[in-house]
Amino acid sequence: MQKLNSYSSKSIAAGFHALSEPLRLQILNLLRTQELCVCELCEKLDVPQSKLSFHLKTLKEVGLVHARQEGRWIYYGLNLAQLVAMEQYLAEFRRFSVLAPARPCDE
Amino acid sequence: MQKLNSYSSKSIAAGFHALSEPLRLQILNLLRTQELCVCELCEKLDVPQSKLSFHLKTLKEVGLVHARQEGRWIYYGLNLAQLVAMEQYLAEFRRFSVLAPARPCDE
DNA sequence: AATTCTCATCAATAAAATTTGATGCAAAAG
DNA sequence: CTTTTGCATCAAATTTTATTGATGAGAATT
Repeated sequence: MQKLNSYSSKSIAAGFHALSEPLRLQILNLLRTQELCVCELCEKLDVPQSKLSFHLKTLKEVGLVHARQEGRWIYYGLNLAQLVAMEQYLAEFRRFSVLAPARPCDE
Repeated sequence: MQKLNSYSSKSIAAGFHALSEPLRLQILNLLRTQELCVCELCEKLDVPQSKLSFHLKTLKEVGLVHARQEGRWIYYGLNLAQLVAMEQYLAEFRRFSVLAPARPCDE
């Protein structure tokens, strides 16, 4: 972990941003067991469709979900690989952390 | 993982939100090896002090860092426990995920 | 007690994200 | 080919976050 920012810290930050909304976490939660189409998510979450589309878009942009069209439905599903990548980022983050006592900063 | 929202999804989301800014990730990165006071962070990151205080505050509010006063300096340090908690959240998230094929949603 | 240093906080502004309702488009059904 | 369905996208309004420079408070130094 020489360089924690090998993924630009921007794209990592974007990933965490996608995880920073309760509704988006709920969406991911619902997708854990199976793919769902937008209309199903709408029902289960009881939110307007355009709102859902907005949040699905931000999840898709950072690769946390993927979309697959089938007939006139679009099924969304988790992208576990990306979820794991973010988990790994946090894991690496702490892996080489040392809780060194502070040196007085004026020396 | 019966209930992924046992921590209110709001506070989890707040944690991820704190991780969603490049500058805040840089701060955490610098704190990995040792505690640092604000003036040191200012120098290393080359940002105005009030800006830094703002971001340190958001990191502190979600428990990712702690602050410790010593004389007139305030040393900030990583809170590994919180970092681990967020990592665990992601780990749990995927642990019971099943990539089931979608059922047609109109049946 | 006056000055300096380190840092937090505030107010004003700017920028970014979210919500809402309307509109449009493509696939399927009639 | 017209209508319906499922969804994305857009524009406008709102809300949330971030930036900036100024001010203030506490600790140390003089």
